[in-house]
Amino acid sequence: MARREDLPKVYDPRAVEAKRYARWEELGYFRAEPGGSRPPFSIVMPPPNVTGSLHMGHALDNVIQDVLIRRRRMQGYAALWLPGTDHAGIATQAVVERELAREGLTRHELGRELFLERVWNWKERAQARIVEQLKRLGSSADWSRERFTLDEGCSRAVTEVFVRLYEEGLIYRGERIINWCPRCLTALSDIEVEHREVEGELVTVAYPLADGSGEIRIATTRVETMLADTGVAVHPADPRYAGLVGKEAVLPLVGRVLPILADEGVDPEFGTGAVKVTPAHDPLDFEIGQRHGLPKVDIFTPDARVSDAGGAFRGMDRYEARRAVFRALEEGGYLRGVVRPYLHAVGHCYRCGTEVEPRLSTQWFVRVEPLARAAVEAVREGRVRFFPERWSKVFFDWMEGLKDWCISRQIWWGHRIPAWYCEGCGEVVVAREEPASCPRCSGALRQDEDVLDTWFSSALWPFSTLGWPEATPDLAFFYPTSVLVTGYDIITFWVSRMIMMGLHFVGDVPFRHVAIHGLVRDWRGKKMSKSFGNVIDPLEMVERYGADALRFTLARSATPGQDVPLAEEWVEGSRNFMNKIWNAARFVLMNRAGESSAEPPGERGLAERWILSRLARAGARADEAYESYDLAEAARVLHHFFWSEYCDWYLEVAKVAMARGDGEAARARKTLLFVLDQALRLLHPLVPFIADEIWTRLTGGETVATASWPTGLEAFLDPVAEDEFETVQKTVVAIRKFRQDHGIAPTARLDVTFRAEEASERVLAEAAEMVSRLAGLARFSPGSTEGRAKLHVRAGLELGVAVEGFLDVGREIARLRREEEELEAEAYRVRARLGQPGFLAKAPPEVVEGTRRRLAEAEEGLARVRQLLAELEGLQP
RNA sequence: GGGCGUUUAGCUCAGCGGUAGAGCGCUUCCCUUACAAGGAAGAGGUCGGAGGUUCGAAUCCUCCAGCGCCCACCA
Repeated sequence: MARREDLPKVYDPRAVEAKRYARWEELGYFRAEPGGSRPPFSIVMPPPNVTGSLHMGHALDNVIQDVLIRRRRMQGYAALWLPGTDHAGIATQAVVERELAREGLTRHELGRELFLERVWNWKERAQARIVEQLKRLGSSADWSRERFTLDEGCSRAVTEVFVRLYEEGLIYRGERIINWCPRCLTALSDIEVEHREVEGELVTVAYPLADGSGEIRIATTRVETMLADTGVAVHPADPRYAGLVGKEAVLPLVGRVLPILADEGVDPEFGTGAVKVTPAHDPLDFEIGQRHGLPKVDIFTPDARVSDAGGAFRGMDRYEARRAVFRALEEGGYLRGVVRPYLHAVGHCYRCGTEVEPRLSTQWFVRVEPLARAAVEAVREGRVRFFPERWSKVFFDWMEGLKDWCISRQIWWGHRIPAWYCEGCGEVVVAREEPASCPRCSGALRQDEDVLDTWFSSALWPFSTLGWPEATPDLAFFYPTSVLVTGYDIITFWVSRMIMMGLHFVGDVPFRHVAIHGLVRDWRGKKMSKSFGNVIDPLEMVERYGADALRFTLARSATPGQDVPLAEEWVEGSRNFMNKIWNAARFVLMNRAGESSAEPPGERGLAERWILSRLARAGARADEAYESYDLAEAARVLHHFFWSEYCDWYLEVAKVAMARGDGEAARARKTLLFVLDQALRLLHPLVPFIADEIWTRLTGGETVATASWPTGLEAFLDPVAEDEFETVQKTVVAIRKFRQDHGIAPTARLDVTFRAEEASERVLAEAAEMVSRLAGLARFSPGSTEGRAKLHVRAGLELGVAVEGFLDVGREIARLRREEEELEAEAYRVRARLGQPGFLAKAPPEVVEGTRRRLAEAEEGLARVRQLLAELEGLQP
């Protein structure tokens, strides 16, 4: 008996999503345990920053991961998706400082302890919000394992790594030129600096020679730093200056005597070929200074104002000082030639956009070169594979010329550097636990005030979250993780460093695959940003259209490695697809007569064989796409299968069978149920909520989330059925088109005969009822087409429509003319190909054969169409 | 200054060596008992340009152009 399914006509995600997610969590489907017979599959979530809430980029990243993990879970893997969040040092601190500023406070007024309390407070709120948002998206992460980069375990891993690297000589403290942000008041690593083109001026300045014999001209874009010059350099092979090397120049405005020296680092082609050397304010000058033992004079304060060392210019910021020094040089008569406008790249802080100041400073560094070698080798050997492969090039390029990594930051929010300084003897102690006193002199110790670069802890994420440095069962089972899913924008920041650290400390790569995705953009390819006003908020989309609709939209656009354009109307389109799935399911469930969806009927008609074969193809293609991280392709394949094949054709055909109420009805129902069941499984990773809602109603099972992934579908492949059904489709479409062309009412039941060669005739005779119903016919039977409007469907198949009064001869002629033109073009193309010299000899036989068949079809069709035209034209007055 | 990506239907994108595809938009018809968030039938591309390889190129190679991105201590 038919079970009455009372489903609303319109799918309502709100009524489904929260309920389903709660149930998944309650039943613990997302928990993964190490050991056992299930093979491991693991993904460690790139931790969102606790600066605020989730944006569309996070949604994309997490949807991709969720799709991958859900499929593996269904395939029987012990599938672990380990979630967490990142403390995001500078960024989070900046957010909280901004909040303080609104209260008229600074972090210094609050003090370190109170300030950190506030940041922790902020973190709790942001983290809760982020987790909530991830859940709304349907993320099937194992929340029992949720981690935070500053939690106890991760912090322990950070300390351990720091201490070990220090002991191995791979971490050191030293005075170097670093990138300094005068606004954030901290050092930055090289990759935290963004280069932007800036309009500057190239100024030529004359430095008088000390012996009064003339002058040497230098070119610079930063005249203000001349206050800190301690030398002048030229290229050793530059003949213009050969006589000056070894002499001395006098620094204008300051009066300091500067040695003129030769150094390979100077480019004789640039400017005048002579440069001022400012070791404290320029990285190249620093190196030249080192090589020649020049003193270093620092003329800036941390916020980039001229310090006391800058004499008359003290107190000015760098830009004021630039103008002032320029004027002073001008007044002193030191300028030569013209001041040239000059476009050049200047470093900016990637967090706040302030121009970075190269600054002499004592910081902690990681010597990355030895670590990098192993990482490059691992990728080269394929132990880590990038998808798409070309992104490995970005990795290699960056790893090549790596300089040491500055890891200390002059902020408070982060992992405090585990180094202590003796106030008595100056000893530096690096230790896992705070030492009671100086091991050398027993003096009092003071801990380093600085914290570590956020990316330092991020680099350890794949193993710190699994319990390292303990040898935990999680680490043994789930490491290396299976795949890292992330955007191409952090390959250098993060991916490469994880590989280095994983190899060094765990002895194996952190992940076998890196699935790279692009950045989410708006519909015209523009970056989403608040100032553009083109931001689409994921939560808003979820509320308006449902999580599945958003997920499907993102997946469908996410071609591997390419940017992902997004527009609200596309989410709407996906919502429509969800509604389609819902209503198809509603139909299937309403018509069910107690059958199970577990298997297809043993006895199958043409349509059954066709849809099962199409299912098998869709399954295979989706699988292949999923395996190569091409979610866009998987989504497209499944969308097409479900909508254009299952709904548009099979469902309509099944109605015909069900109307008969005999054995055909039962096998149609069984097929509908089975294919729906399989399709829902294939779709579940992409659209988990609706798939689960329907699947549980369909099967009575607990959840599709842990149901088995479809396998063995290839047994249903049936090329003969596909070909025969195509004949049916073409026939139906030809009649519908005829009806449309002649404006025949949809309600008019036509009488159609067909004449076909044997194979097609058999197929159509069997499918007569199907065709009648789909094309709205009163009768569809084999027989003569004489005296009827003749439709050419394909070679050897012609239909005759009884037209009675309503055939418009003029229109029919026009229709046939179009057909004639198309066939002519086709015949021409194919004949041209066959006539190409060498084609017959060199093309593969099956291609030649196919081409000949096409020509035969086209010619036959053309002959027939022309004949019909002649007949009709005879009818015209 | 290097490098990468991209250029295919009005829009956003697939296809990457053998008959040009999808979604959205557009046109016409239809509220047919799963769905009007729908159904049916259509219109619409010399696949950025120029060479080359090949029997055959949107697809491979070279060059050029436009757009976008990444890297870079020529001050």
